Amino acid sequence: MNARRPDNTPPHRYNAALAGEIETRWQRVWADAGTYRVANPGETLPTGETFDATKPKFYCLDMFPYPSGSGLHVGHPEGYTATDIVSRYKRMNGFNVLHPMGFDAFGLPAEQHAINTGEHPAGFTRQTIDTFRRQLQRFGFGYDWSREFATIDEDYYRWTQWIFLQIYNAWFDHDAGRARPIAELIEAAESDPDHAWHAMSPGERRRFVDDHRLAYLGEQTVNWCPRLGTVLANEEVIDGRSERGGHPVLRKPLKQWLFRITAYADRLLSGLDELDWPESTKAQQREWIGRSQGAEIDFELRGVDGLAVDPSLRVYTTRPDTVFGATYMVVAPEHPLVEEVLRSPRDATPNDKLRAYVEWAANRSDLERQESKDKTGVYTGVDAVNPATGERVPVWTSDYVLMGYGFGAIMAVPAHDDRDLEFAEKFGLEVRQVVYPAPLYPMWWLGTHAELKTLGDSAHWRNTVEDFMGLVATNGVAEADYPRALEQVVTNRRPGEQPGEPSLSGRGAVRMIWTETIDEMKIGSPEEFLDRMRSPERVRRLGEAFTEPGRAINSSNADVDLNGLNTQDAKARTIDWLERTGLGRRRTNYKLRDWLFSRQRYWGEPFPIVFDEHGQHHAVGEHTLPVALPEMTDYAPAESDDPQPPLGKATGWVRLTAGEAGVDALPADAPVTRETNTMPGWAGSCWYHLRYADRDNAENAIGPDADAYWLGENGVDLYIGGAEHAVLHLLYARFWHMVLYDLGHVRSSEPYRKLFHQGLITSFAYQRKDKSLVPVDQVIERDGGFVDADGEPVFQTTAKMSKSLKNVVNPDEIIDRFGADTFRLYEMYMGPLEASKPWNTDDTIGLFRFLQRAWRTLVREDTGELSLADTADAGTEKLLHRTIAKVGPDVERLSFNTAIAAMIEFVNAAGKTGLTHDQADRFARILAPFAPHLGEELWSRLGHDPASGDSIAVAPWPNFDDAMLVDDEAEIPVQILGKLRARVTVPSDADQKAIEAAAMADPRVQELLKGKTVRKVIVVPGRLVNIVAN
RNA sequence: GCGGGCGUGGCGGAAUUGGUAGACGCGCGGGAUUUAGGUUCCCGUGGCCCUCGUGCCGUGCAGGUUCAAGUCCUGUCGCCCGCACCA
Repeated sequence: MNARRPDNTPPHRYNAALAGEIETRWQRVWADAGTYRVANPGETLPTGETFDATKPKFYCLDMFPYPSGSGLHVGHPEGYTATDIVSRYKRMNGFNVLHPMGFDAFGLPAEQHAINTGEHPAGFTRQTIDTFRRQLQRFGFGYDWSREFATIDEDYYRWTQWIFLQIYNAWFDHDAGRARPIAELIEAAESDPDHAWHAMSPGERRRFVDDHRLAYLGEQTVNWCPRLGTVLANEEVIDGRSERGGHPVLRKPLKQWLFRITAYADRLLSGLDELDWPESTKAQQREWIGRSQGAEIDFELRGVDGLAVDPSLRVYTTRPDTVFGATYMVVAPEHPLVEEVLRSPRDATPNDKLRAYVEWAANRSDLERQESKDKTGVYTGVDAVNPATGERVPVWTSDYVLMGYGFGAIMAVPAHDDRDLEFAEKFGLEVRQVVYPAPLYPMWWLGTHAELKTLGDSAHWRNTVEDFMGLVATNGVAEADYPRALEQVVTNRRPGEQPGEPSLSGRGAVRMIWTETIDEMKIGSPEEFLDRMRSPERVRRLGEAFTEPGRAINSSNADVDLNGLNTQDAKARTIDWLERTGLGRRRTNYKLRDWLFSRQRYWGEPFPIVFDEHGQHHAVGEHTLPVALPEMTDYAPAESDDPQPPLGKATGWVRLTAGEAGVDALPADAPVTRETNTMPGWAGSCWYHLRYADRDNAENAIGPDADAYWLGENGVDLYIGGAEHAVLHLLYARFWHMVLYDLGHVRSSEPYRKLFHQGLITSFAYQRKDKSLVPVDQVIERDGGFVDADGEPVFQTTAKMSKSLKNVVNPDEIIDRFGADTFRLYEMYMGPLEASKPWNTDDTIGLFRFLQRAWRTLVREDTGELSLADTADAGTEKLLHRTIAKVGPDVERLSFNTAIAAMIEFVNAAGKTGLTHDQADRFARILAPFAPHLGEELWSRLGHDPASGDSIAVAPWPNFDDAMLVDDEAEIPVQILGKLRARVTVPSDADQKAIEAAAMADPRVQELLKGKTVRKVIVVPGRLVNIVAN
């Protein structure tokens, strides 16, 4: 009874079923034929193809995915399609293209799965990788899969460990500005007869060397949760408890591996200038590195007799010019001075309060500090002497000063720093202004000059002040000439004389100052004015702390005089004075900290490090790499007061002999224990761009030939991935790459020459008036608008895709409905690659229709036979040249949406005229990078055999003829006074005169010009004519 | 607060150097085809007007420069992203 309804769809229409058939068929052919394999220098591929050294190279890299259990997201193929299009385009343009893919596979989700199930994380991870690979392959990306690897492969992470050892065995030579092997440090010390090395004990020598290593063991305060047995990130700690489970979290100092990335701060900063990266990303990296210039200053301490502390307190400041305004000091609660004050029992010191504060601050997480920025703090009982004023100032402690930056101590200048002012006001500390706003400075200067008092009535001095200000502001009078300028305006305004119009005033800033400071302040007498101008308190009334550059005031002592200097000069003079007197010196500081590289986890790369019986660390012998992860059954962290990484439980793995570990410095039978921390998730992604170029090299991480060719001097040619990696991954990878460069392992000083971030793909979402979001399945369309389930109106907006909003799009589903080619085209057509844009499944149909139309133009839907025109339509031929001329450059600048729009236009036109074999052949080639399956299908139907090397993937990019881009005639718009009034058609090679004549001859133009005088005619050849007439 | 960026039809967006604003797609309207429709084809589609004219208005808002401004300048409003007590 299942009466099948007849279907009127032609049998050979390009629909989902046909697209699916085409796509799987060509994917198989490409895999079998090795279409996308590329040879390394000197290599011959199984196909017999040899490396062609005459071709230029193009290395096109995606940020490899972390294969999560939930599979591919629509965001993944966005960047991957972009690189795929560029790769295919470059290959067709004669480049050897390296376009690889792999998997970033160590990480917490797999470890959590192992803890929950007892299953080894490797098994779970391999499954997710297989799923990801299968999903990726459905898109027809032209990756060279023979180069695929995952960071968890032993053949890969042995080299990750090897690179760690290179870093461990290197030091940073600040004179040379680069890393060098640690052996050269020892050599240099030994060959220098004056070096302290010669007087050192073996232990001291060891410490000297270890203190220079680029990878070193150091102490860092971490969030330790004893109950969970793990270290937590700041984001995972809320109100001193773990986000999961609500267990107490302590801040605990812990010995961990650190990388001396700070040594590279300047190079990481200056290297950015040479890179073709998004400005925002460069800005983020600069901000993260946080270079600032200023001075360190020593403040002599008072009230520390009997304490084992330095006699002076060193601070860092970017505003040394404000030292005269330093009225108190603040040290971080973790500062050694505080520790020492607490240790020494001293009468008359309210130590209890200090101790309570320090303990409270110690257990306050960074997150809490961020939430509440209310200033807290206590007086330490110690004072210091301001070296500029000689005045005694109190030393406070507060957690708004961070131990990790500068010296963990500041001089507080409340008049010129918002935070210091807030603190000073809360605790009643003195505020002293030492910088005056530059535009107001002449008024302040005036205020200090008593001549004004001799002036008569208020109108008179007002005009005098205004004239003086005008003179200074408009004529740029130098400070040295202020007395003369004052004299000039005073002598022009004798008492009793009628005040006329102010001669030089009334403009710009001067007028503003006048109304704000005199009229609005309602100052009655010259005396009152002078008092106000002299009093820096006036400026504070205008705003808060004055933090901008200005002119120094109140800043002189017997040794140095800053008064009147602008901030820049005042800084320089202060530093000169500090250096002359030995009170301080110029200093550059960075926010960048050394990189904490240890994790108390199982599922990461083990360190190639063992400890001897004395707790000294040793590198394992390189020939013993990889240090493979041991098999375990229990991955759960132990509940304890001290961090015990899961690997600690693998006692058979942890304990071995020096001989087994390849440590030559110890007797072969000496017992050693392995480092049980593992490397963080970033490790594997720091150098994967190198391994793709030489995956199977068993001798090197990357061989010199592969490096010289694929990376060369400039590294990766195009790197596309998400902006969320703007700082960490991209900074860490640059650091590793720079070390490898310094040690001679790669030729490129930077890994990624050109970087691009694809925008986030969002989804439409619906929002109530109160901004709450409604899941899409609860939204009903009504009366041309939208309402939620209760009938409350909601408005369309965009939001990140999320399970709770039920607006997540599954790529597999879209491919099932339309095919991978449509999916690829849709994502590239949504808008600019870098823009964040909302997914709208309804829009995909447009791209599907485009492919359908392209298909129908060349293939008969009823018979499936090729359908070609015998002769080329002239207009279509011309349009084809234009389309080719548009698509190429658009691909180069990653403007895929406009390239696709051009191809749609072409197909819309070509559908009407048909295409010849030759035209179809060229069109298929420009389509292929975007829709490779349909491209290959058309290509094969046009007589090529992709299975035997004649794939469209390696076909040459078609040429276009410049002569075909211009029409014989051009339609030129004619404007009158900038408004479009007519169009005239002229030969496209018409000169200005001819175009003008044609425009003037147009009947409509003549009519509109009747009774008007033509003042000017602007002719932009080929563009427009604009007639100025009135 | 600091840094980066963005405001163009009902929606996504185009306009590479100041030179015809709205390419292209969706949606919508009309028509065709049809053994009913979804994923076919063709035409139309920024707003306004009892004036239908190659008429007026129009790129967040207000000014300015220019023969000419989405584009440049000044101010202002709104939104997004990143960082955030870094002295």
